[in-house]
Amino acid sequence: MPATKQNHAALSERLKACDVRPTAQREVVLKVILEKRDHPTADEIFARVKASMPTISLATVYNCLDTLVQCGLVRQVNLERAPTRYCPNLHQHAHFHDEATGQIHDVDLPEEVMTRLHEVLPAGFAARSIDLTFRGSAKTGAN
Amino acid sequence: MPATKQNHAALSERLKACDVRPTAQREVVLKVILEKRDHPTADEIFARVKASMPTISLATVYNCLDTLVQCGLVRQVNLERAPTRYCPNLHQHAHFHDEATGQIHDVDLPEEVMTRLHEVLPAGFAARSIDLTFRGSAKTGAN
DNA sequence: GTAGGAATTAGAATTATTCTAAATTGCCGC
DNA sequence: GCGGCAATTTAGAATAATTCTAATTCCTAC
Repeated sequence: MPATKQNHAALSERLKACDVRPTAQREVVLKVILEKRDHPTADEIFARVKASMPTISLATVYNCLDTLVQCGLVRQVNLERAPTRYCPNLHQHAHFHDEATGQIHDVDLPEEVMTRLHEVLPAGFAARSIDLTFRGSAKTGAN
Repeated sequence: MPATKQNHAALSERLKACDVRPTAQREVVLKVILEKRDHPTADEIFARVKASMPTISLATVYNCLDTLVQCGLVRQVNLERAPTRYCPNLHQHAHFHDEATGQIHDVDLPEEVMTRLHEVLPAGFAARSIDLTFRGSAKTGAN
């Protein structure tokens, strides 16, 4: 995986590029999300962030996540009504929810499929975004 | 719309066919969902049901909805983390969420598209179900 | 009709998230 | 480098959809 560099300077730059103040909290939250891309919930992110910043509050984690989502550095992933998860994969992609393990996998979406999906809409409907989630089971070791 | 008959006998039959006891509450909840197919939330269903059965409790509405979902007479529709909505359209279909009005429209999915979607999955992944939601705006009067 | 398990009920409990108001911090121009 | 001030953080309270609990009521098989 060609992971983006996650040092202080790089994180700070990414935040500034989005016109948000590069606070220590935002940097750590973003770092944690980039480091372990297992679609964590806010609570999980809170726990991971506390390792390096024990004084951070849950409200701040929520605030930071909102900011990161607003400026497009992170995507929200909602499955059913389970707690919202966060995903640093900004490419167009779908999600596969493994019902056996609870794991979520990213699934690449070819442009041609996206095009075909938009064509499914009746006249008068214009989609700005498409959410696609598969539910099933994966062979262990897949992906 | 070739609406299914919604009298007591018909509703009762549908419930019995699913091996669930045809209680008055279940019949009314199902009737309300079949009558106005605007993807109501549990609260909205509760309000509508109270018109003909003022003594029903919200917990019962939730219980009935769970039962109807279990036996496949009704589908749950979750958009983001908004309150769950309920849909009596059992055919394979996607949803279009009109961000301007909040309305949800059913969108038919050709078999060929479903097939293509399944092919998008990498080896080792098998989807049991697919959730597809469009988000955008519809010309007024569309659908 | 009656027994017994299933369904209903009101209200309390849960849980993810948002709100509030006060304290702190980053950043601009000097 | 420093003061001012808006943006951010914080702890805890508040919210809202849903689930749980335990008691009552209701179907259905006998």
